[in-house]
Amino acid sequence: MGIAERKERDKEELRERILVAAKTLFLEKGVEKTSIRNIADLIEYSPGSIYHYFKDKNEIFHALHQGGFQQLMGRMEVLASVSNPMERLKGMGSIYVQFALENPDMYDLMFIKDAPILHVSNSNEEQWKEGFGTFNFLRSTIKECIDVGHFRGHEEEALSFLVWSTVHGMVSLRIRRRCEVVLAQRQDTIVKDGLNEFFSILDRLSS
Amino acid sequence: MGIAERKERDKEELRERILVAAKTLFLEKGVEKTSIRNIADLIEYSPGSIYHYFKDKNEIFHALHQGGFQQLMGRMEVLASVSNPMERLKGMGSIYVQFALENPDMYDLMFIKDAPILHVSNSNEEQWKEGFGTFNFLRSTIKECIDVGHFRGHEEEALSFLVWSTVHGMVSLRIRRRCEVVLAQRQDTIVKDGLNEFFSILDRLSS
DNA sequence: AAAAATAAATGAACAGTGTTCAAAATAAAA
DNA sequence: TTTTATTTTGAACACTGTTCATTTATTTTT
Repeated sequence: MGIAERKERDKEELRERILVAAKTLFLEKGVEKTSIRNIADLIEYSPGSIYHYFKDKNEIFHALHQGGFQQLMGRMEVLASVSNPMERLKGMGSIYVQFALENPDMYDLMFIKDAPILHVSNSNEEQWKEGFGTFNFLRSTIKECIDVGHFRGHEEEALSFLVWSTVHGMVSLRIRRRCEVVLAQRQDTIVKDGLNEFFSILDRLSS
Repeated sequence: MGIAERKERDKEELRERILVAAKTLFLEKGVEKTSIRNIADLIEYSPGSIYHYFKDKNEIFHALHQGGFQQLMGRMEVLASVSNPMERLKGMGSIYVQFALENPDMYDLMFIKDAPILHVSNSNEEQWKEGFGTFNFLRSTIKECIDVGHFRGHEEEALSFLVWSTVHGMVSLRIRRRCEVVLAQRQDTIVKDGLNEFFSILDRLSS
């Protein structure tokens, strides 16, 4: 009875094709301008078919969203070998910013857009597990820093949120084009410069 | 020949009525779910009329966007009497965060959403004058801090961007519902707590 | 092999969107 | 009053996400 299995595979394959088509169009034109009909056209199926594989448009983009977190987590893996928590923290910042600037549309979907997950279901904790994973990595690194004697007087959770907010703030202002207000000649480097300022501040807080 | 003037007034009045209706609906349902037809219904005009007063939907929301900057700038005015630049800087942070949390939809329109201005015209500097104003206020305050001897080793422009990014990061993560990853019992206070951590860091950099 | 049952794909239909524009209604000027 | 100018209209266009009865394709049973 390998037929049921093959059918399952076929179904999974088409699901994947929808996802690939959606990602292609999304990276070309953004979420809003990617319509179900566009996706259907690209895979040469009718619009209605899509709904046999995904509940709605949000579910499609939530799937891409999850893929983005895996990408980001993958990039962080090189830091496993960095034993100095302070160095690891700065490495995380660099990788995070680099990921955001290299994949602005994906970053936008993951951290800026109205979260697709909110529309898919009443967001229970399960659904946020990707986000939990990355934030926990940051939190545990900062905890290590504190345990080693850095950031005296600061508190783990709030500081973790603050650090995340700082890098998110910089890249999201850039991605959503709010950097026009900084000096014209600085606009291309302002995120990098800001990050360096941040690192030098973190160093000052080390003792 | 007061007729031309009266007509001018009438036109301006209807323009204002459109704006009021747009703002009402926008604060109720958000930009995307506020349609031209909704606005037209509310002021009891046909949809087509709107286009005699605004080029397109973006122009309407850019007008509201400008109003938001005036509001924010207005709140900042109380700081004119704060002579200590360090205190003024922290005051700006508090006011900024408070404004964002009290007017999340307006903040979203001003700093998070795809800038309406980008679609209205090829954004020249003129159009960003509201943004320039607020950022210049931050920059000049930080310059004062540096002149007085704070933030030694840091550079005005990049540090200004970093400070802005930090507060923007916190409130935008909150507004776009990315705080689910922090400890459940901390979610309501995390922005306030993060801001306090930030202030304590700024204090450490004072000397 | 033919018939019945199951599964998958279709495309028209619905209610909505921003925007345009010829025509109609209104107001002002001659 | 007639002519000119302005303002308002609402139908039409080309889209959108989503649903669902109907058709097509495949698998199972007879």
